[in-house]
Amino acid sequence: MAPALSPSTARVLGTLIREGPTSRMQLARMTGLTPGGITRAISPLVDSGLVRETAARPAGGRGRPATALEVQADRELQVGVKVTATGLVAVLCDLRCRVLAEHHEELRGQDPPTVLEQVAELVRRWCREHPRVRRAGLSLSGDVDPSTGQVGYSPFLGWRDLPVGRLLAGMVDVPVVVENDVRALLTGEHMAGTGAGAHSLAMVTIGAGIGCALLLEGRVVHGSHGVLGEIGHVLADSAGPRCHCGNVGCVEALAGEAAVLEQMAGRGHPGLTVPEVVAMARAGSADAREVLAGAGRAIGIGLATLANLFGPAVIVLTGEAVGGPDGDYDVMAPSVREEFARRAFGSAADCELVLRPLTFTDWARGAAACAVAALLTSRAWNGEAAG
Amino acid sequence: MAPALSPSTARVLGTLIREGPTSRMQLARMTGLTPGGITRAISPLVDSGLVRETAARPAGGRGRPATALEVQADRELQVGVKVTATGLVAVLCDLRCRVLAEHHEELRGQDPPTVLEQVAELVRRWCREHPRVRRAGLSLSGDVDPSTGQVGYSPFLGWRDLPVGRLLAGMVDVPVVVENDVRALLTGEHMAGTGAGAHSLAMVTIGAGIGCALLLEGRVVHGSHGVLGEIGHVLADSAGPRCHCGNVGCVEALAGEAAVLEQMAGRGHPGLTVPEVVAMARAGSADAREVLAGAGRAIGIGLATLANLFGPAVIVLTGEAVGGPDGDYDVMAPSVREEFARRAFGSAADCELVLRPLTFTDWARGAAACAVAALLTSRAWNGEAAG
DNA sequence: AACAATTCATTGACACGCGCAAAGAAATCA
DNA sequence: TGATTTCTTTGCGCGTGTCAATGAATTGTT
Repeated sequence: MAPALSPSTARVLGTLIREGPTSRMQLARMTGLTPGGITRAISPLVDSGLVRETAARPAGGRGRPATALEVQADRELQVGVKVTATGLVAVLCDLRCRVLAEHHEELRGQDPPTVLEQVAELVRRWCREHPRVRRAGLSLSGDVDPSTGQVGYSPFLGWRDLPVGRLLAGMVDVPVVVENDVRALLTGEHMAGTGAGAHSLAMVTIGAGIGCALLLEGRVVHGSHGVLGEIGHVLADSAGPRCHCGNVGCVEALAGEAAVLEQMAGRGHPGLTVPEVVAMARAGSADAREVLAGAGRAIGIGLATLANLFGPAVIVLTGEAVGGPDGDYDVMAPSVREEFARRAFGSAADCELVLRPLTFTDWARGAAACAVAALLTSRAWNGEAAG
Repeated sequence: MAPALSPSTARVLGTLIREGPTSRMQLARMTGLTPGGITRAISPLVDSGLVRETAARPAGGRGRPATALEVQADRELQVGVKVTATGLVAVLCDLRCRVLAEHHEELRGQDPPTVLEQVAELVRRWCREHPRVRRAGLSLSGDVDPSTGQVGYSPFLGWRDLPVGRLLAGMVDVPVVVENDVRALLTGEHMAGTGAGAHSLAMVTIGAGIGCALLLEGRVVHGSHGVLGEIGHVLADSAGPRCHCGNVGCVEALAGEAAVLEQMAGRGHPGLTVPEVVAMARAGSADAREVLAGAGRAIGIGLATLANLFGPAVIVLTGEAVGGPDGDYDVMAPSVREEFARRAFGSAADCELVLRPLTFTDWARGAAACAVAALLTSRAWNGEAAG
């Protein structure tokens, strides 16, 4: 494949991707390299046309004005695919992780060959239609080792100990990375989103389960036992209901999808879905509001715990019921924020809390972002040498 | 100072310090370097006498037997000093962080000049008596930035925004590092202790406050806002007592020193100290046992939360009341372990829990370990260039 | 208008760190 | 004694990045 970027080149390119147009001197300051090093580092990128100079900005001060460098993001494209229990979401992204095209489809089956063939067809088709596709990323929930592409266990699909990366790499013509879905979402956020380039960042997703991924000191962290960020089983209420994990009062038992629907059923509203509950709350239903507020408080405790233990600069919370930034769907948000502020200790409360609705596109974009990240960290592509 | 170790040399030396006598081939496997690289990396160390070959072991298999390399740990010594609210604890350590000498003294005052002069005198004296002292480490509780030696805020001493590293470096003849006390303890543990070389490791200290430090993917992590590991304010009991932080049911409000003594007072045993409570429990006092068991359960919840969120390989728990490894002081230990096992989710329960009594020596040794760690990471020594 | 001052950018020389691969060394086994 | 195996060293070379000197483009000054 591409002749593996040198450390400096990767650092500079990563900075350009995250920060947008930047002058050489700024890059030198940001990356800690010398100006000469910058020129050297970008020279292969400029030669290949991946990076170009934009018009020199007039500059206010004295001296020679700086000329900005900009990634020609559309020169190399990525396909990102997120696999859920029932379907695929795929996006075509440029290097700066902007979405150029989007595609949803149902799974034809859940067994690995069927799913992987379906993914491969999609990747191959986009590779044909867009010759600039260079990499692909695949994300799915469960225990994934991105360095080997091995899937340990994926509960939704029922897969176990499967070399997904190697298999898929053999079916398409571009290198492939496989990642856990929440970590992929986090990677996307860190590459191009609210938390772009943040020193530390946490991502929490509320859905059927509660997911969490962490980035510390610029790196996405992986737990020793494959378990990490099990925020769903943090204690939120000692007198709370029993959780499927056997304990009492877990965040998930109070705020998970099942918990919310169960509480609604207990109040005489059986057979709903989460979006319906949210709609009811917006329409003024006291039951729906109370249930979602209770869930929000539990989540707030979980987030505060996360903030107290990690001190991230930003926590991004996503989920169907979470609500948008400006009140459009703000059903849970106030109670989340209130409880978070109450239980965050000291300067952990300075942690920025970003709430946003969950879109399938973002999940898939995260997978594409992992492909870009793998390019920048010269991590192993599946099946290939460690480049 | 010493001409800064190359990355490989530092890696190899670090491995030798942590693992003890090791052959070149083993080192190559452990560090990922080639055998040739190992020979090159250690050659300056062998030349300087810091590393020596030990007698070749007979070796069971065929082929040329491996000759082990060993750090001559007593060739370079470190002074480690821990400052508490009322006193200093200092140790003299060798490169493998073995304690050669120990010293306690009272503080003559709490103002920075007095304390730093007292620390400097101690360091200077040991430098005179032992010409091989090469580095010094200082640890104190509070918000410390080890990269600059700046102390943001130290509640026990009442210091605020003080360039402790630079000041102390100007008073002694060896380079100095300053660290937060719990992170220093963790560093010591990772350098030479139960968690030596662990991929991920957490340290929790129970005392007047509850402290916590984390090591992930081989690196001690620092929070964005200086706050990290505030495990003391994790929710342990929704119906619990009010904590000084304003919340209800924090671990610290149930298991902190003040909380334990208060509960004992409430049961008609006022004016005790923690060691006295432990002694009472060992002597069979039901009150003491129940109070300590309750504290243990709260701590167990805190540790389980930590394990769920981080998935560390090992958690080390220390404190006066915690108890030793084999029941000598096992008062809290059973309830800690029981509650931990209950609330640790999935494979987070595989996390090894090490309980051990707290010794002042270990604190100071941690400070010395930070000095060794700084040597290995070629981090900036205070006041000096980033070497 | 010419020149200084300032800031940005490039270039060549240099060093060093490390992988690669071949050779050398020290043991066991036949 | 020689073949085999395993550990260790050495010579070679490339890639990478710093350093310092030079060049380029602008603003400010006399």
